Amino acid sequence: MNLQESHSLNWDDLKYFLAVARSGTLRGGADRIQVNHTTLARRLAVMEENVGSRLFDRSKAGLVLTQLGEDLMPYAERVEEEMTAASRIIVGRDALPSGTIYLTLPHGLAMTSLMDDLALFAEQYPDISLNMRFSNEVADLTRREADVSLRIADEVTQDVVGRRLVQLSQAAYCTKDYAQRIRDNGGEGLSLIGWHEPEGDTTAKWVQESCYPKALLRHRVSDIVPLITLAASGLGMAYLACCLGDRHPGLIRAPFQKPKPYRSLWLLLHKDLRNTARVRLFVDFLAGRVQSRRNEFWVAGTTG
Amino acid sequence: MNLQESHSLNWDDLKYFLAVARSGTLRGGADRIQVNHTTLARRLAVMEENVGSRLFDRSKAGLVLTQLGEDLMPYAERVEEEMTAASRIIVGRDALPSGTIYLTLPHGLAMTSLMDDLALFAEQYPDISLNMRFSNEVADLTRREADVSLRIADEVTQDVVGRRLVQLSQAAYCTKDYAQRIRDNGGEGLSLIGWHEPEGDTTAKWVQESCYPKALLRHRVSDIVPLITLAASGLGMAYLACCLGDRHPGLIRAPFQKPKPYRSLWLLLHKDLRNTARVRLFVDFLAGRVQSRRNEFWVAGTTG
DNA sequence: TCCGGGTGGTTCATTTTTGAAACACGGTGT
DNA sequence: ACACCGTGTTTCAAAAATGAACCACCCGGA
Repeated sequence: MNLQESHSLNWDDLKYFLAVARSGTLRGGADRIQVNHTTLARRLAVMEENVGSRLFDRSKAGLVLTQLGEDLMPYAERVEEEMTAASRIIVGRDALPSGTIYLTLPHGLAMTSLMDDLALFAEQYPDISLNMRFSNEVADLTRREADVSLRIADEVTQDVVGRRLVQLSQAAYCTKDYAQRIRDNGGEGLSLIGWHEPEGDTTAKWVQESCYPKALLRHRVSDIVPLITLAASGLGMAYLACCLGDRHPGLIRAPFQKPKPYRSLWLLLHKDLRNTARVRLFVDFLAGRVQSRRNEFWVAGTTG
Repeated sequence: MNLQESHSLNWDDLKYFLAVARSGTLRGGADRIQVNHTTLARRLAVMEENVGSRLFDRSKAGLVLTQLGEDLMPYAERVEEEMTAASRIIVGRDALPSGTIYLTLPHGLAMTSLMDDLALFAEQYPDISLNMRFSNEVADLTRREADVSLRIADEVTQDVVGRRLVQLSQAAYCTKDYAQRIRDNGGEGLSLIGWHEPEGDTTAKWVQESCYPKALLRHRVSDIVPLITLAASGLGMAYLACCLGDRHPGLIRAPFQKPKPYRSLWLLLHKDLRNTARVRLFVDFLAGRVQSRRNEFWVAGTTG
């Protein structure tokens, strides 16, 4: 099979050919496939040029298929049948809904109740698979690295459809034992586990603005998981989103504080996929679940 | 069958889909179908957008078909098969060569030896039909009123491929009897049959410049056929292209003259069809025949 | 005869598509 | 470590395609 032979034609021009063949006029054909009649005339002319022969005789009665036009008609019709069948595959796959949703989310969310939501979704919609990737790197939706991305951020700047599900609260968490050492003295003698601050700094702006301005920034980690586990080991206090800290069985909120506003939970998807049934279903499902439990994310008493 | 369903996709995008599926990379696919790789990437992206789902997973190993991509593959392949088969019809029809050539030519040429040429062509190429329309109106090749047009003109201005076959000579013709009256006196007492000159004018610029400046422009016709038949009836002298006058059994060249340069015989075709085998064959055939008999059109003794 | 509707065609501004050049990245070989 | 190659992506200018407005023509009905 020589690709060049079949590729000399624009396959899409068959739509125009069929439309004219069935209607007998340029305007009728244009209405049929909802393009401008000029476009139809031009596309047909280009097709006739590529074929090197006329496909229609122009007469007062309209456009009548030439012998070649008639010879090509069954091929065009069969192409149309294949495309229609293919479209059924596409629509059917979309409408059930079924298929795979590629989801990316940061590590921290793996320890939130959102996981329960994902499991429930998968249970309710067994024809939809969730392909989940946990990564703190921002997934590039425009590169189609994922269909849906959950992110914790102040705001989003990427060319995506963003939906802020809820704003989060954060608080300092420690073990029950560590909490016995805490007095209402601004954090005197306490240790904080930090997050990327320059090594050597014993405080930071956010520490000064916290309920424990005297606490020392004595440790640093680069991931949420060790931040939680080290705090649960008694190393010090860790500032965590409440939806994380409140769920950990070995941590309590440190005394003498009020929760503070933190970033928001965003659900992002590429605009190309927003009309896909399964994606839409997933988005609505998750948003509803988060909304019904919003006080788990933005807790009572949170003040600026 | 709902046309909208099959029409939501650009059928031509299947070429791009198939190319990537078979090569596994964007650049490989682009080389395969000879488009720029950026074009391929974009067309694929558009197709994925229209489908509403990814057709390829992007990995280090390249682009791998998703399940949907695999599901669509056989449909795409069958469309390709149909298009290949259709192309064989087109190429085969072109290459034989066969089909119809739509030819338009002025009335006067119906009485030239060119008719013998057309008959010979049709005899030698029985698979090619000649659809001939005689008309003095200029056929609009850009409107595809004809594939090929023969014209007698000084030059052509239409956006067509023009090929001048030969320049013509013209001379005054009359009956043998009428010739008995002719003296070498500049046409004194002779009648000329004219062609569209204003009624009432007894002479014209071309008469003054002819070999019979004293002849009177006494009659007018609006077509070549009556011009010839009236001259052959003895009404007077008629200026005709030599390829016409010399062939008429009832006419001779009037005495005391030299043939003069006349217009040229042009063969015109729309540039879109110049590579069509049968048109090319016809053009070359006719040009060759005319060339081999060129002294029938530009006769000996023709002077400016 | 005139008018309205439907036809195909022309022109022009706008939008879309394409190709080329440049870039970034990862893998391989020296 | 560096250079090279093949990959996909970005940017921009040029080319192509599209749609809208308008026109000319033909036909049928009043």
